[in-house]
Amino acid sequence: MIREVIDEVNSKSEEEISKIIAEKFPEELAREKKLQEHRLPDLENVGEFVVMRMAPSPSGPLHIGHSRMAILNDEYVKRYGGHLILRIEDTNPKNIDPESYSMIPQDLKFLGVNVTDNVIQSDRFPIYYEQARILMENGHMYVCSCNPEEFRKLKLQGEACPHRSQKPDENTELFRKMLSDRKFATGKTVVLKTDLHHPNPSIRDWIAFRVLLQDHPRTGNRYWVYPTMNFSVAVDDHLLGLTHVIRGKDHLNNTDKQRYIFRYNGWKEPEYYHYGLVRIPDAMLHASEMKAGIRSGKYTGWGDVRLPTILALSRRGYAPETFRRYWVESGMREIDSEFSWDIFNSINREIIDPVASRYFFVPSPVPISINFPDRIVANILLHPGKKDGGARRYEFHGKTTIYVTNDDSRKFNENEIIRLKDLCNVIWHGGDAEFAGAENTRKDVKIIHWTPENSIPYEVDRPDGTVVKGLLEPLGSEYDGVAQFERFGYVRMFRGNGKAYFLHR
RNA sequence: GCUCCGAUGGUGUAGCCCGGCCAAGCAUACCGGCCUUUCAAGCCGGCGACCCGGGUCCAAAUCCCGGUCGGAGCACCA
Repeated sequence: MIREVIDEVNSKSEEEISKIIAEKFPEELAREKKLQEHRLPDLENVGEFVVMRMAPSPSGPLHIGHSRMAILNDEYVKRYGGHLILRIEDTNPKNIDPESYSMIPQDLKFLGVNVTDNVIQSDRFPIYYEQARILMENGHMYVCSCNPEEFRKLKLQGEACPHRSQKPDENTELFRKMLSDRKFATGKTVVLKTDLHHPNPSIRDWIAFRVLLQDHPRTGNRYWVYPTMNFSVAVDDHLLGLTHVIRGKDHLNNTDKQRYIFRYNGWKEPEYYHYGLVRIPDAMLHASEMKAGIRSGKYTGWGDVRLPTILALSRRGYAPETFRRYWVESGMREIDSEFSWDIFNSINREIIDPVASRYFFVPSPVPISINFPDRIVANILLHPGKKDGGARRYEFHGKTTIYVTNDDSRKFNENEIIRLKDLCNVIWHGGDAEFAGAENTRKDVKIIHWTPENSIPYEVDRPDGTVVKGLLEPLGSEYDGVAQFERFGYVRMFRGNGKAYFLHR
């Protein structure tokens, strides 16, 4: 019976089916097509609220890549309510730039990320030690004094190191001595027992604490037994009550490692999500490299417009909302992808265009002499979409000089009429511009922009490191904010400093 | 090599879990047109994709198997 109906339906053409539906089930057609919006998928197992975290290492300020994890976490906490913890992971003193402790919160603030709690791991050594003791007492950890090569070799072969069989009492005693005696501790590690036959060697008995004799910017020489990231992360994720963890898929293996600690302690695991890696073209993302460049004077600082830091990007005029929309649109799937400056810029343009004042900036200026027979006034809107939004006003009379770009001037043909935007027409004769009326009569002429005689020298720094020199119309000098230099692109101007940063076209 | 992921137009994505509203939507880029005293914005139109091969099924982008390609990890970094 069912079979017959199916066969019957399948035997009909699309049109026939549509017709039948239209006749018998009109309400089906009325159903609207799903509104296309970019919305992040819902999280699994959400209770009353969520607790999420961002866990950057303090090796420098945040850059465009970091903004993804910040936005994603923030979006979900905003959706479900709850806590968003900023946890600074500074358990490797070799990899710390002290400035980061204050720069990271500033970057997050700029991005509009609402941090509700702050945690710094270097405040929590006693907690990690205590958790280690518990695991040791339950036989899940041991103190190891193998040298690195030895330990590695055994691991690779899936064999136990001689210390693995130590009794819990021996381990806790050794650990106690490690904590109180630097010298004794040196060369020893604390290892978490996992599975010596785990197919992935890195997951077999992994190191949870190592001894580093280097001073820590925050704790000095008070501690020398440092937890590794996988240990402190697992402990903190539990103790801080994390319900959902979102991070890059480069942490996939780390998640497996951390799960052992949850299992041993009978802790409830958070829901894990791993988003794919993003390649960001034309961006130098390594904090150490940036830092070296700053030290050597190659870059002016973390806010150098050639860098992809949040600081630099904000100085160039990117809106916080741009980051948010871009990453929400990118979603949270595990596929790797390539960052698109085109799309990023287009989102930004949509946000800033309505509020960007227009100015004339003439790169590589060429002077042109014009004789105005009558007084003429240029009244140029600050924004073409806002008739009441104010205007720039310039007056001309008699013989005067104006400037146009070198590029434009080279394209003039003999006897051609050129429109100087919002000012007048000129006719090009033997290298001179002759006034040809102020009325806007012809539509099919070239329209170019210009600046008046008293324009000011001005520069635009581009993110590729090049500098464009030119002239800015005088009324632009006091502007502060994102502007559009007509026919040039959007820039971020700063009041009275004689230069702007290029944003995008 | 081993372990684990993944594969939709040039790019970013929606759809995949729960097969039929998908001859695949949106955005961006590009091309054309309109509008415009900016090469911006806006409006209209166009181009363009389910990695390959099998299987299951009345029906596969969606489920299964194999292949190919790509990525991540294989640290006393985070």
